[in-house]
Amino acid sequence: MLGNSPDFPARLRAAGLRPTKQRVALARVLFEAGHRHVTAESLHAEVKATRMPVSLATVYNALNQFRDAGLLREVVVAPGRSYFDTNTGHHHHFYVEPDGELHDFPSEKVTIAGLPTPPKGTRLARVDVIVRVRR
Amino acid sequence: MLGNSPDFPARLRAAGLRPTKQRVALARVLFEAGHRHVTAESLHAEVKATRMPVSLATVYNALNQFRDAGLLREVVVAPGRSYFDTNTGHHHHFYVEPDGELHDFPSEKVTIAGLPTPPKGTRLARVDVIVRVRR
DNA sequence: AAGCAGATTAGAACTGTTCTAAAAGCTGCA
DNA sequence: TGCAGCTTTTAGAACAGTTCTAATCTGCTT
Ligand SMILES: [Mn+2]
Ligand SMILES: [Mn+2]
Ligand SMILES: [Zn+2]
Ligand SMILES: [Zn+2]
Repeated sequence: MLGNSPDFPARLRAAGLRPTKQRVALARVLFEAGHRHVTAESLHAEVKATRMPVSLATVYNALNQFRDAGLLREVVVAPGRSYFDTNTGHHHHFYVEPDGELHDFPSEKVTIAGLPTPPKGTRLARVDVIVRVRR
Repeated sequence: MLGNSPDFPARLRAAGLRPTKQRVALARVLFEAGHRHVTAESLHAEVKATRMPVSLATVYNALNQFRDAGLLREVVVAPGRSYFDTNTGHHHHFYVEPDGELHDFPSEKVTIAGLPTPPKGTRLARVDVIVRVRR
């Protein structure tokens, strides 16, 4: 799969971003395993654990740049904290309320019928379905 | 409609909250017209415009208490800011991206079929559909 | 190797929200 | 009505997540 190539410098260049040490280390953590949902803090902790020095500001910069480049998608499910999602395809989320865990589910199996037409002067951007569950 | 009675002191008492001047003024602004979507800041500005002195802390306290009492529901659609919704029935939202406007649409017309079963050990709490639109 | 645009960084700043602790307001009862 | 005891309000401090600043550093081009 081309889009999943482990050549992170090349993927970053293709996205218009210089493959710096920090960005490559962040991309590795984000994209080398399966799909992930991270927060800035959790990603910062993970990358620091690989002994690559990265500041929190750089993590925020990179997350915003990766999102703007379409490598990540931002998910807002709870007040005060953004999640970043390495799964950029069509899908929806389970949100486990007390713990803050996010789990994907494919949008293929879900049918949403009867959505009203967008308000006058607007065009549809995306439909997010959040299934909130509790333990 | 009993639940829509304009006797705000009585409605607050029924919710287990003392009908103080501030809470009655907030309830009036929130509930006397049709359904509303407010932020703490917008509600604070509106109530102060009625010449009732209220601190922002009291607005936050009241919004959280009203929500806990089931008079309001909290809606999270954008990072860094909570909306409070006077419509506590089943419904979903249009979110107009650049301006931050929220509009209801009834859930009756929308059919969501094929939702996967919640992860092991969890029970369904609510399904939120957010239709994001742009100008 | 030099030059330069772009990236990183520590820390300050900012925004939305909650907390603290003191003052004020209600309520029930003498 | 007066008072006690609890609840509520409040200003401002504190806090959490995020962005900004401006100095330093790095990676790419020549
Ligand atoms: Mn952002
Ligand atoms: Mn809250
Ligand atoms: Zn996801
Ligand atoms: Zn609504």
